[in-house]
Amino acid sequence: MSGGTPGSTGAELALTPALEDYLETIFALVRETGMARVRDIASARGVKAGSVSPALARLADLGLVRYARREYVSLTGQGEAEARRVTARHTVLTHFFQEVLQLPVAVAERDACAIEHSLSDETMDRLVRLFEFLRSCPQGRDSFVDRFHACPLMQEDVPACTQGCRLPTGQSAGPRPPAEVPLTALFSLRPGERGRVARIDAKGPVRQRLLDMGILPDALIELERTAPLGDPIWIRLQGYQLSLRRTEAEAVLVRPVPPV
Amino acid sequence: MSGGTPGSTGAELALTPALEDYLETIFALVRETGMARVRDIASARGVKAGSVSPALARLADLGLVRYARREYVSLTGQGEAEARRVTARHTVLTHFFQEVLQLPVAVAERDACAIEHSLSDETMDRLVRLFEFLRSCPQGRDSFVDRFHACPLMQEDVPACTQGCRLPTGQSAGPRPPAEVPLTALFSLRPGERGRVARIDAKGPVRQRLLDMGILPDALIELERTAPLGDPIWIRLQGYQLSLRRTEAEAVLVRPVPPV
DNA sequence: TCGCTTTGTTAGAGTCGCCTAACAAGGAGG
DNA sequence: CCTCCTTGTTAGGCGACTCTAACAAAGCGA
Repeated sequence: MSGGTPGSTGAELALTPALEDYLETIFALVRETGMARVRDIASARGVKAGSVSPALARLADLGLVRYARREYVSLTGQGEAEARRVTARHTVLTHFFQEVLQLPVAVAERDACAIEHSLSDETMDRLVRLFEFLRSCPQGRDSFVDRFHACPLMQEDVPACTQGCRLPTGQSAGPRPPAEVPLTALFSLRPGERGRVARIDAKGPVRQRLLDMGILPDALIELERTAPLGDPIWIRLQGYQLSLRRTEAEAVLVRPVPPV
Repeated sequence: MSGGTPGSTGAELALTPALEDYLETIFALVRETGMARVRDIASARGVKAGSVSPALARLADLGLVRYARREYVSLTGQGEAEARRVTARHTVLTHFFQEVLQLPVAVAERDACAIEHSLSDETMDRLVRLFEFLRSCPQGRDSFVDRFHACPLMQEDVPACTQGCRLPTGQSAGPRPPAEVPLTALFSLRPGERGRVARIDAKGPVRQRLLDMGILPDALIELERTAPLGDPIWIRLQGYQLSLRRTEAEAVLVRPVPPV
């Protein structure tokens, strides 16, 4: 195996997501229990046994598994390499979701499974670089991940990170003055004025609704007009008009942008 | 529209990825060119016109588009909301790929399209928080993104970030001594010794191959044995045995782990 | 008015992945 | 030996998505 075509990343092999999942499952089963039977593969993947057989036949055709009918399944050298590749992607994504984004294991696993087959090599590579950075740079780990996690933005309930994150770590009053355009509520713009979204001070459904509407950091919003009592306000976003309730609009903090 | 069931994130609507793509495409077409015709939708999505008609019929059934045969297509209120939701996800992902991971536009777009339909709301929310952090915290932006990008790890050719990233920014000799286990080459472990992967000092195909094999940051590796001349070396990773060529093994830097 | 071009629709077929249900192959026990 | 149970295979279907190719509806020019 160590003598095969050097530099091949196995990219010429076009596996469907489902087949990659089967490989990954077999790899994990063999590692954990020593063997992979049709039954175990089916229950691990949450499908019926009847779906597994034809998939194994296809993998055998591709030379990735050894598949003697009615016997345990095992990976060929090429199959193991492919399985390792997929597993590596899964691992990277799971770690990113859990350690950087602080998502619960279940969500991290689910999302990793959902996207591990479709990301490009470049993207995976950059994600790995991010880890190398976070894990190997003493300043890195302590300055970014920890700071991000300590930032009020990550504590669901606390909406007060306007001037930068104060940290237990020293150097809080560094040589760098904030010197930024102050944040104002979207709500307090005048009709015709514009601003870029800087933060969304809401949680749960309201936050989700705002995000779903496309109110994302750095989005350019123009306030069109407000109703007499200021309750529904109309904004323009990406060329489209949108109406917001006051409670929603209050949660949106923007940096005013000078008119054209 | 602003009076409808409050707090609904539209989650009960089960759209297939393809249908979401159609919505997104229509939304963009209407925004950019003022109208959406079957032909334009087809070419924007890279499919034939014959595939578009039935999809539009299904979207019309769901009440998401107005679809008078042989006329321009337009989104209903609900359809526009849904389109905005999908577009928002696309935007967040594209920005993350471009601005944090520094991927070229084409790759960022491709990957965003590929995964925008499958990530959970929680994950998207955390990604947005990451942006809020990076954009709103003066220390944040300057300390993390810039430092990450300036880090030699991000410059393909420079493999020399062993002791932390030196930066043009001040505070390089901070109050925090590295005080870490020094990095050693995987190669210089003795048989039976173990280490955790800290960095991979390779680029291009070699790097990709190592990543594909599951040699990722933080992975636990045990060196099993080396060939007489030290050229192929055998390691154990995740319970599996693996053989590496010397040139590959030299690129892997680990932090030795005390034996059990 | 006739025909041509552009545009959109419909029908038929193919792929992929899953399901259910019927069937086959062994092992264990009476 | 026969039966029951577990396990795996095969066949037939279904839903989602796509394609091609034939067909229909307009607009446009001569």
